Amino acid sequence: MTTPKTGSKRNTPQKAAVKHALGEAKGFVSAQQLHQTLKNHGSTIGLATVYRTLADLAVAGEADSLQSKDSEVLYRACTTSHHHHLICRECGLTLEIEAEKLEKWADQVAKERGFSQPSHNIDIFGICAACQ
Amino acid sequence: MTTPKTGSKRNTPQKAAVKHALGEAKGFVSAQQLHQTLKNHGSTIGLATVYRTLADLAVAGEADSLQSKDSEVLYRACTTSHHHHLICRECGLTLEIEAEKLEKWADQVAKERGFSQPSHNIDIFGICAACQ
DNA sequence: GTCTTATTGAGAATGTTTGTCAATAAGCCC
DNA sequence: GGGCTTATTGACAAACATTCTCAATAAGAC
Ligand SMILES: [Zn+2]
Ligand SMILES: [Zn+2]
Ligand SMILES: [Zn+2]
Ligand SMILES: [Zn+2]
Repeated sequence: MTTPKTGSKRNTPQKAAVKHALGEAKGFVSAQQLHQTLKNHGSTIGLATVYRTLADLAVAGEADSLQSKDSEVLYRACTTSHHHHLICRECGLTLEIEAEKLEKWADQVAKERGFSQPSHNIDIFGICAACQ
Repeated sequence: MTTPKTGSKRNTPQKAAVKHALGEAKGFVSAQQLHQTLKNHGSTIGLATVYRTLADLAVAGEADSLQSKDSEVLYRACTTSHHHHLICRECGLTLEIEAEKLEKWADQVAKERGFSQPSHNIDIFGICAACQ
């Protein structure tokens, strides 16, 4: 039996471009927005590729994803592992929040009620100082 | 100046049907699901009407809404005012969670960072005892 | 360079949600 | 009860984000 060669990932300029553009963005951005930005910078990247790359980044833990009010998925480059966000409803400015107590509380609540494999969605919104 | 007659709401069998069907549902359901259920019970209600009624209920605070993973909005009948949910990823079973400390913590975090008009999204997911 | 095959991009297809608009019927006054 | 006003309805058509399809391309290995 030979070692299967399937499942390998390839490095392409498109993926690098998406990664870079996501890093430049200030807050959460949608795939459509990122695609526009890339095209404005001269890239000919396809929309589907942006979607695919962002989804991959989210799975790999290199990006955080979030559902906006108008039914679109927003992405943001993230370095640290597990954390939450404080997001400005006006300008999209995003601050990372860490709360060890909160994590424990959420898992605790799930266990108390007999739920296994706990996970949670926690986001805080508001209007940032600059946007008041 | 006469009392304006605009803006009044009318009670229709369709609204009552949606309200009732939402009350019967065990956990969170989508507008499409609810529409199917209603049709299965013999109703000829239109899909748009289900969407409109659910949106109204959510605004009026009579229903809680939530974004599912597959980009659809889920609704649930709710009685008490502000609370959060513990939701089974398998069967949709939903328990209501109250945590006064949590509310204060979220608002506190926002204020500390200079954010006004704080709000938050907090949901806990897991696999319920029956679904293990 | 050659070969294999993951990846790309253009467009079609999907699925949810919203808009349009003529027809209907709630609430109200008589 | 019989009419009037207009909010509401339902069938259908957009609008919208996202996924799928597939021939063409190019990354990585030898
Ligand atoms: Zn701001
Ligand atoms: Zn957490
Ligand atoms: Zn369950
Ligand atoms: Zn709360």
